[in-house]
Amino acid sequence: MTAFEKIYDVVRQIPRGKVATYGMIAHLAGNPRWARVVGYALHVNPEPGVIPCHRVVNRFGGMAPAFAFGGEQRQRELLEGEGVAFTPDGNADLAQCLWNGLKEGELS
DNA sequence: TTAATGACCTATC
DNA sequence: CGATAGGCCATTA
Repeated sequence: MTAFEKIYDVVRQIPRGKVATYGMIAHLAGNPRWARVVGYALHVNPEPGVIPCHRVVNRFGGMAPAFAFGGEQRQRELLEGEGVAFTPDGNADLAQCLWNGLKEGELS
């Protein structure tokens, strides 16, 4: 079991209409310092379509435009299609769509 | 096994 | 306030 597997598992649990930050995923994966490793894991993205890379963003709600899966514009469309709100800055609205770390229905 | 890379984050000048 | 440098951890060659 590599760290990637844990990261993929966490990213896969991100509910539709929500977004998670690298730091958060790293924390949920088990290590708060895996922020870079998370980016690397998504970079290889061994299971496209299963791992929602577009739901993973940095703390600003955006990501590297040149290394994005299909372009920053593409990501915005995907997130909007899932119901994610966006800010005038062109980033995901972390204030409303930031994943709290719990799955839909895991609420007490 | 050693060295190099990386979709990050934080602190400092 | 804006930009730069460094540090962290795991994976790959």
